[in-house]
Amino acid sequence: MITAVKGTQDTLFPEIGRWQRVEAVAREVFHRYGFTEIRTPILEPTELFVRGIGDETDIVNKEMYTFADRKGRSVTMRPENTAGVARAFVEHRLHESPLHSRLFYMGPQFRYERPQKGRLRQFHQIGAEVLGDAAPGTDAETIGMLVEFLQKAGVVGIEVVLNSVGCPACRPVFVALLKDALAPRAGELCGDCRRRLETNPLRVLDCKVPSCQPILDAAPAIADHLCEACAEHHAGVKRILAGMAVSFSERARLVRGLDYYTRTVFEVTSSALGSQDALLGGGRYDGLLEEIGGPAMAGFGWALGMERLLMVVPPAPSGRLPWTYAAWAGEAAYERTLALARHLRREGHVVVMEHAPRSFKSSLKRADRMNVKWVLIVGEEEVASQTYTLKDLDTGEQEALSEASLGARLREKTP
RNA sequence: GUGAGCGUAGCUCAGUUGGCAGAGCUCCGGACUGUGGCUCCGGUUGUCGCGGGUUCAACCCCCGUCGCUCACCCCA
Repeated sequence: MITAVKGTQDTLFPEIGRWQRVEAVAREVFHRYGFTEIRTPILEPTELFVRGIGDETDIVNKEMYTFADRKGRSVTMRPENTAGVARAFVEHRLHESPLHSRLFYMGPQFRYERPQKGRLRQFHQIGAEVLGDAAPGTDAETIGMLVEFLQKAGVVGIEVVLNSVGCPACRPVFVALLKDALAPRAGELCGDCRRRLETNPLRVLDCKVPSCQPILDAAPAIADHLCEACAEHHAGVKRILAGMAVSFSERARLVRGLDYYTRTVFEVTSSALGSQDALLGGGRYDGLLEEIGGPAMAGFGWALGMERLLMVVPPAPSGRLPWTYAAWAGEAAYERTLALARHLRREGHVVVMEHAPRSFKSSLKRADRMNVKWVLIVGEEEVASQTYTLKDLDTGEQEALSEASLGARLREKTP
């Protein structure tokens, strides 16, 4: 048997309905904030991610779906979408178009990892990016939009955590300070931390090993060591968020895994998710556009994991589909049923019929299993009398209706 | 990449000390020849993940391998 590629999934009705509802809510909310949709290619030059995300990050080091095309060029299935959006922004000179400075996207992303709960090789993200506005209000408004979206999607029990990772001016100063502060107790840290202390000291703060916690809690907080401009920005973001009544908490040890972040970083987590509890992450990336050959323009954005979001969105309501199954028996009835179905569909109703002959018993059984609400029964008697039997599968009640009155009756009965 | 737990019918699973592969649900048919669900009766369904080994005999023990799941790492 041929099976789906490891870490990929098929999404079927009715589960697909939950995706479509979430996507519709996202489009509606983002639209009201003046965001327009962008669809970038799944395949991008590998170089884009190496330069954008950073060649020292885990994503680029070991998680990319990278291969050579037929001409030997290295291409990569996008592991995230911010770099692709930034590339498109630069390529199409969108910095000259104020209309295109607020963009959102939704689509599949790929990372070559061992799948587990809440983590797939093909996963899906919804994200938003604001390009070219460096002011703290951008961070706050975009987070506010996100929270509005999550609330409308029905998500409960989430927490927004916020931090600042500084900029190229103040971060190296803090990193040196952090290394000095941790050095005396380095022997007490776990092996990973001792290694990261050399390769990427900021990531030490993110360690989850219990024995490391007291040491890291005592370490200096980057928010206390920002340069004047970064400190002012950070204070501005918090002030405006508070003014918008968006609740958040600060987490001094929040850092993120992509190199392009500057200043604001944030996450939304949910305790309902299990081990992979990050529902969403984002932040400011003021150096990214320039890094990939564009203008020196600011950027801010976030991306949420669709599969993880769906784990905390209430399930779809159960109950019968407001559809009609047209059951028929006999040649004359078949012709009549085709016409009735056409008529009802033109009036906006969902009508499904099957074309191979079967008994009414079998038809009723299939309609029941299909979970539809109504069955339209068309047999010899109905053809002769020109009145058709409409059966409600919830109540079992039947009524005789003319072709002209069927559509209106269905509309009345639709919940 | 590392570790652990699982792979038996379409689904959920049982399978004794190594001795004829099972149950429930589903599906198909009938009771009810034009009516689903509930009930009753009957029936279909297997590469026991795959390959090798041990044995008179392997779903069961051993080795390898693939897949799924969870966790680590990291992240959405």
